[in-house]
Amino acid sequence: MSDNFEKLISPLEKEIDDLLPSISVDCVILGYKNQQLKVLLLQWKHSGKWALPGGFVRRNENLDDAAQRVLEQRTGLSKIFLKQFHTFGSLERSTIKQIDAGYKALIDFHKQNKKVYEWINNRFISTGYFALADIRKTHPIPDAFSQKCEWKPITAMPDLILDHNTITEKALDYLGVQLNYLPIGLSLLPQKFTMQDLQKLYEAILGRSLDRSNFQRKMLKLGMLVRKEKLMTGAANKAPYLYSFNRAVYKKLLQEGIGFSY
Amino acid sequence: MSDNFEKLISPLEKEIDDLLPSISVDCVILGYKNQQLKVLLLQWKHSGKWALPGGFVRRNENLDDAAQRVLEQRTGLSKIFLKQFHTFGSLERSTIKQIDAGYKALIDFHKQNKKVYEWINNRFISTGYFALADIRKTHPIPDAFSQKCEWKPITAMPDLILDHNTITEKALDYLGVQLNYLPIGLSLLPQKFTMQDLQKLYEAILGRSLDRSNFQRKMLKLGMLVRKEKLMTGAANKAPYLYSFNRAVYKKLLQEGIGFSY
DNA sequence: TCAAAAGTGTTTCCAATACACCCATGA
DNA sequence: TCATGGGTGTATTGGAAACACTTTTGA
Repeated sequence: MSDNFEKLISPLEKEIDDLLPSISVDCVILGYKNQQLKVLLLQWKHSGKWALPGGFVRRNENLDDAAQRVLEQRTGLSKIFLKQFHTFGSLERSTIKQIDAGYKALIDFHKQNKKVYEWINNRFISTGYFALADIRKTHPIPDAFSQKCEWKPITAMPDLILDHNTITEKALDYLGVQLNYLPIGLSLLPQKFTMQDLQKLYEAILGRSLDRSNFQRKMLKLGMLVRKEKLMTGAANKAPYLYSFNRAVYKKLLQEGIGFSY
Repeated sequence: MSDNFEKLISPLEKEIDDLLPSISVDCVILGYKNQQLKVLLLQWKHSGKWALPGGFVRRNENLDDAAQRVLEQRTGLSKIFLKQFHTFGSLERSTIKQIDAGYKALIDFHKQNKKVYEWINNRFISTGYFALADIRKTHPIPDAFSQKCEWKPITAMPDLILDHNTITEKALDYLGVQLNYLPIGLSLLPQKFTMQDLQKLYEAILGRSLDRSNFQRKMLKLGMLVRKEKLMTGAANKAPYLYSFNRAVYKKLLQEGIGFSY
């Protein structure tokens, strides 16, 4: 265990002077697989508690770029939809550190190293970023603090450190409200997909079922779907069409907000 | 002039140790009068440049409370709609300080006092807050840095320091997008108002004219307006009804978003 | 009496919804 | 052939938009 910590301390200790104090970023990275929305989470060393991927902001780095860096380092992907959604600045964020089992273990361990100890024990204001990623393309990589990096379904979220559950909830609220302004399908589905795939995705987000016939008509009417050749299904039913997105049209629609009622 | 600066420096110098480094808040406070949307601005001493009301965050203060404090100190009002809308964290925010005429004058003046000089010359990440205030009730008060505090129409915004013009634009975008979730009428109009007042307000925000008949019907259908006795107008036309809001219904509608298309 | 604005009513059109019908496929 | 899901069509409903008509008021 202890050599894990050696690796853990050193990079942070070297970096601290190059970081902005009091500010951090946390990313809620959403994916979709097996008809489930999922969030990319990290499991911290020793305490075993889960956390959102996050990081600090370098003195010579844009806030947005810090989030982008965290995102790339965890997913291995660079061209991903990423947007700031809320900044969390309550005092409780730091006071809870003393009683949060996951965070406390981290703090206690660092008591030896005054510099790092004071740094992580500090009050941080964190800007939350919202990201959409195609799970199939990602290669989840743990950071120096964690032993695992995994996709967890939002219907079965573990207890997260600090206020990370709150941050996640706020991100999901954001998803619901901003539905018509986010590249949901384009970001979460593979290149080719069926109309049912798309509908199931929206149903997962909205938490309710939609009328198949009307969904199809309205989606097609938007003009952002390109119908491909048929799919060989292997299932005991009519083979559905495959679709892909016309990116130009999709992006244009998002500008004004897709006029879609669900 | 110089005694102005004495007053200016001293409060900040004392406060610095009690403030979070690198973080500030800026408030875009909107009001409505004479059929115009207005923003509350401060005119800085010596340089004469205009700026958004802003401030720093105390070590023992919630981020939201810091914004609330700024808002109260400038307007004299406490119960005002206030909401965070975006956090500005680009590097240019600080690099521009050296060439921004308004900010440079401030920096230059403080060269004597190392502590304050380093503080204001630092890189800050600023969280923008959006507020709605009834102009008639406010008592604009300049802060220690400024000589004036005035309402300026958004159609004739002066050049603001740093990225404050950008922040204002983003706030107005936010207003447009969040229209159905913001207590526009309740916050910006006096207790009693005519249907035309309400319509003109929405027209000012949307930047286009609306059909009188349809506006009235849709607004009344929402059930959040209470019709009062007639108004003595003094104009050469039929006297219009006066309305006020049913706050309970209004608040409830805002929860789900007023289902209103304009 | 007249212009201006207020209040109310009417018509048209389109989108949302619910649901019916037939088609294709593999077990 | 039958269950399953896919593709398409239709009737109903309600709201948005455009606009017509009448009413009230002070000049």
